[in-house]
Amino acid sequence: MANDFAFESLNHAQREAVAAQDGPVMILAGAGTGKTRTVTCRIAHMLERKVPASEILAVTFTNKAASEMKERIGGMVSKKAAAEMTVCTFHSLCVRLLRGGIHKLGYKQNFSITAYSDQVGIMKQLIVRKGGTDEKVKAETVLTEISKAKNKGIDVADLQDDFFAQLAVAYQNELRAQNAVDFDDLLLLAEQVLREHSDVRDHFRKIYTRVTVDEFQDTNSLQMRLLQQLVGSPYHVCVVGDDDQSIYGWRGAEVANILEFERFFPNPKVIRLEENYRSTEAVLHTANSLIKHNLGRREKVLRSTRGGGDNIRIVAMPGDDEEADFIADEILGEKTAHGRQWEDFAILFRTNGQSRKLELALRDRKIPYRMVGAQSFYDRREIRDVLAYVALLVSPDNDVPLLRILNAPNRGIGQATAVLATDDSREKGRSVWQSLCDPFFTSTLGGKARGAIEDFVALISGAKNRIDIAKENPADVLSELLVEIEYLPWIERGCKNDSERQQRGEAIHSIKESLRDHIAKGKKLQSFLDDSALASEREDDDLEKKKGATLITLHASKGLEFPIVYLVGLEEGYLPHFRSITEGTKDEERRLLYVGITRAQELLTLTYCSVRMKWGQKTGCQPSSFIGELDDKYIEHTTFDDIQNVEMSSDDLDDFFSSMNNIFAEED
DNA sequence: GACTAACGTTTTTTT
DNA sequence: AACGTTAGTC
Repeated sequence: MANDFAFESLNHAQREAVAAQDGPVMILAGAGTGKTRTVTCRIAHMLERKVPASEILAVTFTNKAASEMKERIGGMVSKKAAAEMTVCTFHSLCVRLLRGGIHKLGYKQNFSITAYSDQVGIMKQLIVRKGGTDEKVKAETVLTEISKAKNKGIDVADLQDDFFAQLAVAYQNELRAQNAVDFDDLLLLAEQVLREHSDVRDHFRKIYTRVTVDEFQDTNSLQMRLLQQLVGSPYHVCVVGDDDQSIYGWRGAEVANILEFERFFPNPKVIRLEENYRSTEAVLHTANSLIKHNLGRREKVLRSTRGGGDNIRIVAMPGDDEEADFIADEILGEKTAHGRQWEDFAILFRTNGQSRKLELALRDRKIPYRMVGAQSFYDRREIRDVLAYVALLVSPDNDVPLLRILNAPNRGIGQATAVLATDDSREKGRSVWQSLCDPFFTSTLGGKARGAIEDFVALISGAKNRIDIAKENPADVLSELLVEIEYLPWIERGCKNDSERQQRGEAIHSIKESLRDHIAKGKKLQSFLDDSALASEREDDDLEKKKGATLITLHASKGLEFPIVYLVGLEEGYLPHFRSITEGTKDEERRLLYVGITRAQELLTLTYCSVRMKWGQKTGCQPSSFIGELDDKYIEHTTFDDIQNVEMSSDDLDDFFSSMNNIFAEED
């Protein structure tokens, strides 16, 4: 059997988890305890026990996690079995479910998924229309409140703030009129279909008899309710997570789901994975001593299998400039002195704003680096525009994408005309597209605008006919459409410099190519839009492919590991963040630091500054209160000056090394 | 309708 | 410091 070897390499608790196949199971997997290996072994074991692969469902939070799990499982079981399994995110599971059953809730089958930037666009319009501009209500804030309500199971009409509730109702109506749903609706409606329609529920319970949920500490209460609908008696459900790594509470994640799991599924088998294969004893002891300060957790102590290790350094810095220079210099020194790879180093920070100085310091020394996270590919303007054109080719009656590109590139249909068209469509109860097509409406406009609209209508319907009637390849039609409207030159004109010009050009090329791939696989335009709405990263440029030291936020670092970790800005107000103190979520900040510490395999350095630039102004800082909570058994306190003085003697050597390095770096 | 200048804002992030 | 938004001008 393929996974005999894998099973033998598991420890006792991991084997127990693999063997516990029936009924509810909760695997509490501490950081670095071989969670993924255990889960994939457990799934492989299901197949050995003759569970049909098609009945196995594994749910993750991100597309990345889903594809990683698919890959890991693929390496253990037959190709056929791996292909028959369902490994996907909560949201894509719901899309599948709703494409089959949303008509039961009065939506049309071809509903579209509203991307976040479009949600913001809709909300901004509504705020203007409802006269909230002078009350300085932010669209994002309203959307956050709506999202929280939906995930808690509260009707959006019952939002605390009256104005918010009004906006929320108008927002839902708007989506409904567009036959569109947002991300939360996917879960909300899927749960509703399952709950209200026993035939659908039974159908899905028969299809998926074995359900696994990864990163369970990140589930919110809506996802929990969905899971309850999905899994019926005898509850062959396995959840995997670590309450100590729950860092998405601000996004609605309920640690209670993991803390009170037995409330949702009866008599679960609880298995703790506590043997850590990642970090040294020094790192783990320090991490354990910190997390102990949180109350109301599932007690868990990480045990090192590697032992010993170098002490953890806590370095006091005069300011953030010195902090950045110190780390960059050390990375350079370590690389040469101990033959490290750039990929061995990671610098972790609380807020994205802290990365700038670190980036500059690395760039000065020609140290290659990769920024993880930053801007999501699908949120880029040019991508949203191109996708809007694709959406129009599917259905021009969709107002959101229509309004988005109505004057992008500029074609003489300005804001004033757009408002007239929107008003007309609302009065007559039709889509904006229908208004634009109506000669009675266009005749009320000036000649210039009328001509522009006629050209636009001809452009879109012409392209749509080529796809629908002439059955041409949509990818070709799109490419030619973009050439015709001179989209690329228009975008390039708006760029500040060559590198931006190149990046945007590449992005456009890349989205066109992925449409071509999608069509080549025989899939529909609609599913291309679904995938794009649910994806955040471009598939082809994985983190692993980019070389260099890693710059990453603490949040984004979860699940990753690095031999050498620098964790910067351990200052009161940053970590814990100001906001957490007022909101009473200091525990979550402690978990955030815990996540950061447990990323380190060998060497860990924590730094804090006396002065930090904040919004272009120097601000004084106090050391984080978390520093005092760390047990000092493996801790060494030093200062920037101490280290500089020690190194003074070997300065000449350092200079030699860094110039050597510059020579090497330039060769790249 | 398009362009420029002053203005205000700034945790974490996925789907 | 740097970004996006908005108001004012041509």
